[in-house]
Amino acid sequence: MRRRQIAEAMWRVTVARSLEGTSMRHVAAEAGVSVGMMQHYFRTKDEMLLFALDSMTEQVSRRIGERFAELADPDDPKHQVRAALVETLPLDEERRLEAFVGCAFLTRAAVDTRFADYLRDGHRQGHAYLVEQINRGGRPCDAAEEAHVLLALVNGFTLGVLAGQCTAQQALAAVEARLDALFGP
Amino acid sequence: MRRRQIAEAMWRVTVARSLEGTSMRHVAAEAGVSVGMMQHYFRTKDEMLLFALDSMTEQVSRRIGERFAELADPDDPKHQVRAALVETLPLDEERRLEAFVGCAFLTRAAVDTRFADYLRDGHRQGHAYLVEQINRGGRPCDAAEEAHVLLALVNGFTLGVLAGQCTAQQALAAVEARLDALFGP
DNA sequence: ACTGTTCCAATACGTCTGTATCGTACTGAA
DNA sequence: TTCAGTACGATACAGACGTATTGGAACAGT
Repeated sequence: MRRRQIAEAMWRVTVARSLEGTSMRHVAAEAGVSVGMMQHYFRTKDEMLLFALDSMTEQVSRRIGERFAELADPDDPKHQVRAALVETLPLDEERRLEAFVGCAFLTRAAVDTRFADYLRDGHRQGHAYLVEQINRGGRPCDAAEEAHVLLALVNGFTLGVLAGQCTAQQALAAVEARLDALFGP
Repeated sequence: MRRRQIAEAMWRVTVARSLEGTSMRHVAAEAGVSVGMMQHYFRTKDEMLLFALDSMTEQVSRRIGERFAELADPDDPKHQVRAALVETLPLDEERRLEAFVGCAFLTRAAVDTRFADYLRDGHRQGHAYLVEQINRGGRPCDAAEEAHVLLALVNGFTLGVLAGQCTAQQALAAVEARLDALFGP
């Protein structure tokens, strides 16, 4: 699919030049296509950006589903949550790219309500899922608040790792420590 | 000071239009001055951006110092840390503006090493300060790791509040819960 | 009074942006 | 074979961008 090919080029350009440096011409050059072709598949730049974001969240959630299927006990809440959260941390080069693009869109969301709405939806779903799992297998606590803490922790550490302020291993250790506190060791 | 006046205009423009929308002409219009005058005080745009960032971090740390002076027990580590962290959360409109501008620069740092170096320095100082306070008044723990957790928590919740994913009160409650866990209630 | 410097406004220049437009292959149906 | 529609490439266009240039007040030093 051409749209997907363009979206992946957009990710790479965003990593190299950040969102503000991501122009139509740069994406087209990175994808090895003409600007005219991009206009054929995306009527406007925003349409392309939103597709690139959507395409990426889809890729991440598909991968999380794969991890779920690989679990020894697919119904264990702690291992499910662990698999889901770890899959979003920038632990290798591929996930680092995804995290970077995600952060770029997140800051964009602070200004542009269209992106904010999209990300808010995703956040809500993630939060609801975490609440469900915490209630199912966690120690007694305020599941809604703990879910927010988990998400903030993952986002904060992702940012920290990307900015070179701490290592991915530190992030992983902190998230796992929090999971131990929630679900038991 | 003219430079300060321009910097404050730059903050407002960044909040309204994000960093990519922050042009010389817009900042000049917001500050009520001519582009030529801005060029007189800042030879290039990057010079202006770096001054605006520096000026803002200075403002925040000055305000943190004021909070320290207002503490009943200025030497209590927990209340000091609490004051410092709370002062960076987007709890009111002024701090929301600062947090917003900080996030904008954070994405810039992903591409431009000058901004990355500046922010990394600030993070290192904040981390060192937290480690010191945790060691001084906290329960026995890995102070370095706990400091990273605190910073990630503040950053993650700041982002979440700005993107409309959770409320400032939730962020505050989570940070205070973490402080209770670290220092005792 | 002359001169140099600082402060600032106006404007011009070249580049980059998103997008509109035009032209041209190719495809499948009638 | 004709024709409509799709899938592009090439180019044009208007505007915004950062910055260089120019020129003129205001002021200081001599």
